[in-house]
Amino acid sequence: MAQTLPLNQDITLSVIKTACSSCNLRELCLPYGLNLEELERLDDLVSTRRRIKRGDHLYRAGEPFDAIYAIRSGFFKTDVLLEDGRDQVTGFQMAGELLGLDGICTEHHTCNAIALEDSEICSIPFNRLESLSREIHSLQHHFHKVMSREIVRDHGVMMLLGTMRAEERLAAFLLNLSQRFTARGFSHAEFYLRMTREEIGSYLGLKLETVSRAFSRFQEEGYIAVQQKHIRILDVGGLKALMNHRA
Amino acid sequence: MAQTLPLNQDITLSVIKTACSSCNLRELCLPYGLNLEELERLDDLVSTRRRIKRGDHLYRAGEPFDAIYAIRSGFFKTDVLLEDGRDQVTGFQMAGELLGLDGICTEHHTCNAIALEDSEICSIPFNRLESLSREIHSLQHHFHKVMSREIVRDHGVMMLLGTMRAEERLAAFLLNLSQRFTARGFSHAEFYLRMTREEIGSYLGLKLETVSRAFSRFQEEGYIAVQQKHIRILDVGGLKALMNHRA
DNA sequence: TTGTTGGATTGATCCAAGTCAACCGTGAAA
DNA sequence: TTTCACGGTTGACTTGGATCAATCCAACAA
Repeated sequence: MAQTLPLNQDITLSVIKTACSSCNLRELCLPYGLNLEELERLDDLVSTRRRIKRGDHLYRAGEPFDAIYAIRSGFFKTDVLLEDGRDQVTGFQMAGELLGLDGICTEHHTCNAIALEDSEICSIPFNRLESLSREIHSLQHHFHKVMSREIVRDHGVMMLLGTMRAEERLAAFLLNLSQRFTARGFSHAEFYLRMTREEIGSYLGLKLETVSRAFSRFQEEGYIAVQQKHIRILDVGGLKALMNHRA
Repeated sequence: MAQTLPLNQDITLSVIKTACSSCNLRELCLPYGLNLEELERLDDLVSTRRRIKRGDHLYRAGEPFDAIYAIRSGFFKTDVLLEDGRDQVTGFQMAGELLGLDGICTEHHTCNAIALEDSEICSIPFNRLESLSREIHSLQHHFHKVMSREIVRDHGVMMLLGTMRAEERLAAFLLNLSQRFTARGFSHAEFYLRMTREEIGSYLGLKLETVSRAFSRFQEEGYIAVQQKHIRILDVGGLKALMNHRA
């Protein structure tokens, strides 16, 4: 079975026979807005599906780029590494989101993508995506929107890193996760974090101790209940208020 | 003349008759990699050119999006605004760079683009760009690269904001400007900053006083010579070293 | 020539977050 | 069952950059 094969670079011919046309993520993912016939053409293209085990790399910085990846299930982080050893998590990605867009410009991946839980991805050869999107207007347009959305998301993170204080950053982070879980039909108020305090800190430009203290503060204030990675949001309004007041 | 007309939203029929095919920025800008015939088709599309005076908006957050803009000459900043009044500069753009990519995903601009000096831009209607790039493969591919490059750039800024200390950020900023001026045929060692200390600070997640102090430090160390907005880089190596050492 | 104004510099002080360190809890391995 | 390891929490202390404030400087208008 796919899970037991040596992983990472090996293209494990997958037993998952899901197609875009029957995928329940199609409204979130690349197929958004396509009609049935177009969906089937996209299915042809997205032939390879692969399992990535928790902790394994989907790709590494520097590897040649030739496909983008849609997350079918699971949870990923991406990070960039500086020469001097410093690194930073640039994002957390969940089902229906795309990975690998950063590789287009240099034809090499510029970050690492690592599974934070056992995951399944759909591999989309980029040159074939380009040729199909020359034929299917709505696919082309949606792909542009997805890239643009990534740019806007990054601007949001820049804002967060540049102007917010520690507790605001964490509040923004939790609200963002909550909202994305909601969009996937999960509870908006209760979820498991897939990442460590250190990874959250890296993403938010904070040290893990600061993240931990902020969680404790939120709990004291009654905004959330934390038990390790299990989070329950008790007072969305409280978290939001925390972000908007220029304290 | 175009300069004296009321600005901003008015589409000032331009006297600039430059076409992509004769533009000396074509190797940096969208036309990169196109052959002559393709260039001419792009010319048709990029019909409107406009002057934007220093301090004026090219577009504002919230306005409907229908075109992207290539900077023909001049210098811009983009910034995003939070409800509570905080804002952050998300980038500085110079000749040959594109503005407006953030607007694709929502069909509304998500940031403000403001000229930092009198500038000229080429307006590229987005739906026509999409249809032309369905016909011209290399245009399509290059456009994807440009969007991807923007994502990678943003990751770099996230890195900077998340892991670097004040002086490292400023060093990185100066080196980046220097490198972009070089790519445009200007001196890598001597240039005028178009933005204030406050705008630099906003971009780098620092207060203007901190930026100013860092400039003074760099001068004391002999890395640069600063006089107001005029910068001379005296020791590139020194600046680079400053960035790489986990001090 | 003299204000005036906006940006830049510099100094003194403060505080949010980093650092260092001890300790706890949970789950896996022995 | 104990041990170990890793992630998380908490406390004490330090510090880099923010804040507050004075002053400087260049460009421009009166």
